[in-house]
Amino acid sequence: MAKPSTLPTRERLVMTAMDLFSRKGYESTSVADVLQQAKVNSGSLYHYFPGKRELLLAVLDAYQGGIEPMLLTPAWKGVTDPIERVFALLERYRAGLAMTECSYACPIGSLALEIHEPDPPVRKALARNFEAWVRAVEGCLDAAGDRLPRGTDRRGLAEFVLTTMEGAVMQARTHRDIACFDRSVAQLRRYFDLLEGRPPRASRPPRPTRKGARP
Amino acid sequence: MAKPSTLPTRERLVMTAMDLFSRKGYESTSVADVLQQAKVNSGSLYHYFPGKRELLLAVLDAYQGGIEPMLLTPAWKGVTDPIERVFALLERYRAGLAMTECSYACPIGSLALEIHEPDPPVRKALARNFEAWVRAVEGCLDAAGDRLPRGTDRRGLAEFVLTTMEGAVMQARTHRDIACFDRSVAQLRRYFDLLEGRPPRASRPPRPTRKGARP
DNA sequence: GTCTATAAAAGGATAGAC
DNA sequence: GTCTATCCTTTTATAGAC
Repeated sequence: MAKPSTLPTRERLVMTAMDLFSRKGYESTSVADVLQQAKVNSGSLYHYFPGKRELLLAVLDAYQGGIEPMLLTPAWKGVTDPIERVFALLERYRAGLAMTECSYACPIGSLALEIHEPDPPVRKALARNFEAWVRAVEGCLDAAGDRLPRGTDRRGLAEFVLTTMEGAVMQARTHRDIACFDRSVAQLRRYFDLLEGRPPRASRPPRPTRKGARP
Repeated sequence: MAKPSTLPTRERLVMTAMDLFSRKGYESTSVADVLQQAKVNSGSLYHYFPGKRELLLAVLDAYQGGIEPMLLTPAWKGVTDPIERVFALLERYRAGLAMTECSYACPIGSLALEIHEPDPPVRKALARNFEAWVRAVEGCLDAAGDRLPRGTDRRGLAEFVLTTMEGAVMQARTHRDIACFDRSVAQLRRYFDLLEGRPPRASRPPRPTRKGARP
């Protein structure tokens, strides 16, 4: 996530906007904020982009392009089991929460709920991001072969993994409690175990963790 | 959701803000928007609230107070089976999507991701909303008694229902396709069925529905 | 409690020299 | 492609009469 000032202007703008949109939200980030942090002048930004909205589109494209190299590749390093890969992916989001005292949110999910204008190009760019993510998970499920019951709706199950990630991040962020994230992921795990016909794991309910729990 | 102009000023402001914040988002709604739609003058709003943020707090309190009478009571009318009640609740959100061509979003979830300032009072008001919702579902799970396996983490499972709702609404909204919502809910249903030890339902994957499918 | 008018700042975007 | 200066609109909030 380093964004050395040595990057070409346009990319510096996009990187900076990614950072600010994800930390402050789209509406709450002013063009001036982006300009200042990217150390770029107004004229340059408007040379590359007609306006803030098109900068957003570039940001969404950048996220999509980053899924493989920035998310999947590191998440799956050393993980070969296809179902473990699903949970390794979720683990990356957990790390995002852990590193930020649970103020992290999935940037795509946040934008998906923040953007209220119809604006089909923006909406479609968001949808493409979700779709790429879901397809990656679907690939894992396909690779899991007959470990999942015959006739399993793999696409639906892959979407459900995204659903779980988004909902779990949302609650963990809202409660500022990573145990929320863990509990939802544990439920998803149980679901997978049941689908695979595995016996229950640790049967004890993850105890009602309170924020700074004792060490 | 009728908000007759006959309501007292303060409540008219809160109702109007609920509507606008949910349809346009918090940042994208200006105080002037609220004033205009509520037919209230600037001086009156600032008589009741120090500022927009406190109006938001009032809105969040109103949502919380509305959970029982506006959400649970209608959702559970004529539904007695505790687990069916869980899905009847989800059905209400589906209706929200269906009525709005999938532009609906859970107002609490949207605010939870849109608000990026730390602002603990706002965060806590959001958390209370989630908590009340989760507790209602947890009540259903408790009522389901031994239909769920011994040792089931009912709190975690109730949170997982919220996770599913939020994630499913987010995707349906983004793709403008209610089938997304249905697929995630179908996965949750399958999870419950497995927990209850029921045989699989309709084993056919809900086919990859495309928006306006043929009639 | 409500009204009108207005302040004061921040917002997105543009102009035109270099 | 980049720079500075600036325009115009919207925004939140206040003042003070009624």
